[in-house]
Amino acid sequence: MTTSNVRVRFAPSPTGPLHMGGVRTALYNYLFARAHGGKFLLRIEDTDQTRYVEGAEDYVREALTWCGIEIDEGVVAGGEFGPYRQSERNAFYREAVELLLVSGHAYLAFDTPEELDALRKQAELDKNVFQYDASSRGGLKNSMSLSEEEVEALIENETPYIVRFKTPDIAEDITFTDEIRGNVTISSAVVDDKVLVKADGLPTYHLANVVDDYGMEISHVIRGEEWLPSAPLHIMLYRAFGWDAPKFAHLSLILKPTGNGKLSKRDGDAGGFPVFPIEWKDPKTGNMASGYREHGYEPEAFLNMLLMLGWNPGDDREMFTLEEAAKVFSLDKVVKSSARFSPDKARWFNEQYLRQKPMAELVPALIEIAGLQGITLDERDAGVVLKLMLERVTFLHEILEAKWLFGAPKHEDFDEKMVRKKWKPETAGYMSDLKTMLASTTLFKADEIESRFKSHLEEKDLSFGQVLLPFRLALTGAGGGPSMFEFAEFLGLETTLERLDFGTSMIEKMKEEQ
RNA sequence: GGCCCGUUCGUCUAGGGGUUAGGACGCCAGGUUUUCAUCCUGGUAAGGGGGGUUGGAUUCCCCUACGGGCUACCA
Repeated sequence: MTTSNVRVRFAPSPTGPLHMGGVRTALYNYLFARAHGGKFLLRIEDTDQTRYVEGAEDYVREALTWCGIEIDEGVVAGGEFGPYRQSERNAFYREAVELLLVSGHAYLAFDTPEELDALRKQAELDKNVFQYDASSRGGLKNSMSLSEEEVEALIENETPYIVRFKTPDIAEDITFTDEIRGNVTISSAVVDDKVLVKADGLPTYHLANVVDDYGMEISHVIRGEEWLPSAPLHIMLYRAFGWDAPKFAHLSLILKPTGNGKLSKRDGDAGGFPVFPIEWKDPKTGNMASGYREHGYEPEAFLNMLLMLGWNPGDDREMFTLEEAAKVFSLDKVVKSSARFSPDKARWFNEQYLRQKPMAELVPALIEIAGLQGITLDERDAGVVLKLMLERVTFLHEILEAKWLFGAPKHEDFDEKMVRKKWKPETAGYMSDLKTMLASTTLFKADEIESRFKSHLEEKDLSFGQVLLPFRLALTGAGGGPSMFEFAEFLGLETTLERLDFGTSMIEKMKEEQ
């Protein structure tokens, strides 16, 4: 399928930052569109003005951009089916709801929220459930129960009213084929007379969603599982309008790494991992919520991790670029059950991507983040540091935590335990001999240092452990790290000797204190 | 409570009526390495329970348990 009429949409509500589950939904939509040569649209569902959050729409776009998910059509991108912000589409909804009113598929309701609330509470007390539907609407204040004159009078008095969908009086089974789950059947009896238009004149999700998906010629609705129970309502709406319904695919949710429930916006920072793609600052409270970008994740790694959380290619591959995934993505390989998010796996993906990145990208990236911490690196040094450190870190910024790379270790930087275990009374003497040997090295290159070091040990009849580890300790303060010969070359002869002196005396002092 | 969806190693998953139930993460062990990592090799570990259907079920059906979702003039 190269040219097709596949059109899918990601339709977030600008009520706050998008969390990783939302990004996954966007990703699957995007991949599905790409796999079928279709279009991926971004629609903003901002029909609830009370929940509108400043900056949320920009956040969504920035997050998608960071991930590399490109929007073919929608807000900002534009397109012939606009506008793509529901708050700007009210004329469409008014027109649509008129159709339903005329055909008797919808009616006006005058009950106040308080009245309905009271009914719900009472029903609960009676161990019942109140549902606004065929069984109850006759006894409530609406255009189905009231006479035409009464209704007109209420409207005349500017009594607030809403529009409700009229579910069938006689229950019928609504069956549809979910592209992921197969046939799903739900009785119309369990869907209530949903509100289509609120008292403020704006549509609810259900109406806007159906009208827009139809109007924007959406072919496949790929959305979260939380919409599965209202899918029959949507089907009934399409029928009431006389429109062909799109195909549906409901994605399972992402669960918390531990414990129960779906991953929520609050799980992140408490659990030590982000739930948001990029950092979010709440405009009201000023609270910050961390993002994968700021944690140092490569966008490719973050996205690959999300991709594999609920989809697989049918074989053992698990590393995919967006382009590769777009070639093989299909809904029938989407897993039905919910997946628990694993921070460990996310880290692993980052390591994989970091290690396969070209130096041409890593060098400037390291120089930039080093600069933010006041560390000046030139290209040569950045390259060497990367070579030394890349396979020892999960995130690029972790390289900067090895402060000994950029300056002599301070007192508090020394690994006390290592010093206690590996620095013997005779060690300072070995270091002094080592210094003499190093000072006489004509070509201060790793290979040269290494071979001279080895013959030096032979000469003195010493082991690697007796000399090399203390050497590392003196220069870095740490018990582990990259090749000391390469590191020494990186420092240069002069700095190496300085650090050796400095470290030796520092450690000797520490030993006295112990 | 009602309705809907789901259930394979600790986690993500493959497969699918006959398999030593495969891979990945994690963890453990060994090897490589001056150390720490990387890398390599190996190991650990799984179809909730009960009924059917079948010559044979992890795979198909039912029940149950458990998990998740929905049940607003929110999306």
